[in-house]
Amino acid sequence: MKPKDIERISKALGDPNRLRIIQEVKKNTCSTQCSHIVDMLDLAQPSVSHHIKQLIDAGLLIAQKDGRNISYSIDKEVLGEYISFLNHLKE
Amino acid sequence: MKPKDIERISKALGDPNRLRIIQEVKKNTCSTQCSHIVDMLDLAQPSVSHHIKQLIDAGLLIAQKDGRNISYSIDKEVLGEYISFLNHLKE
DNA sequence: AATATTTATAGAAACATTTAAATATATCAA
DNA sequence: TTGATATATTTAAATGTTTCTATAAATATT
Repeated sequence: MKPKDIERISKALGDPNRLRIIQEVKKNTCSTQCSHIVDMLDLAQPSVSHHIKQLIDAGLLIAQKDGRNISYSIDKEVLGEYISFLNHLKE
Repeated sequence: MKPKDIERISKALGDPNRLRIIQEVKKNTCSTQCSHIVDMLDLAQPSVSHHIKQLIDAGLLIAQKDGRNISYSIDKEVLGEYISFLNHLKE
């Protein structure tokens, strides 16, 4: 995992709305849809779409398309590599 | 650890210069000084001071004053709590 | 086919972050 | 005490992020 990846992931996690999104995705394993997140957050739909895109670009979320819906899940491998980097800093 | 703390730590880690700073502090355990970091990074001294402040405000770095020098070390407890939060997301 | 639903993109305004120059503060050394 | 060194603060410009409105694209429903 390159410094640029670490930076992108950290940045993705550095916003309260994106933190709520990723926590919601964790809660409803593999079944959280964009429309559900729009309801949850006090944000317009395009803003939510933009936040989700950043989480996906960082590699933290995986999107699975099903018709016109999209479900999201956490990429545990990417998250695990990020945690490894941090653990390395701690030793 | 509150959402705001997670956000602040993530933000602090979401910059290439601050990542280099924290990695340098990790390398030279407890002995990295500000002037050394100014030499290392291609940044003016006030910019480095500002970045270090953000790492300190996030709780990631501990500053220890010794005369006119300041040495930095990583707060492993804070880093550990941040890692715990991430591990919780992964399970 | 026409309409509704879900998500994405483009463009612009508001806001936040990064950076440097100038300056201040604190401490050391002569 | 004067001058040098290390770090911090202030201010302002440049840049980046967040958010919205408007609109587009893709898919479902009737």
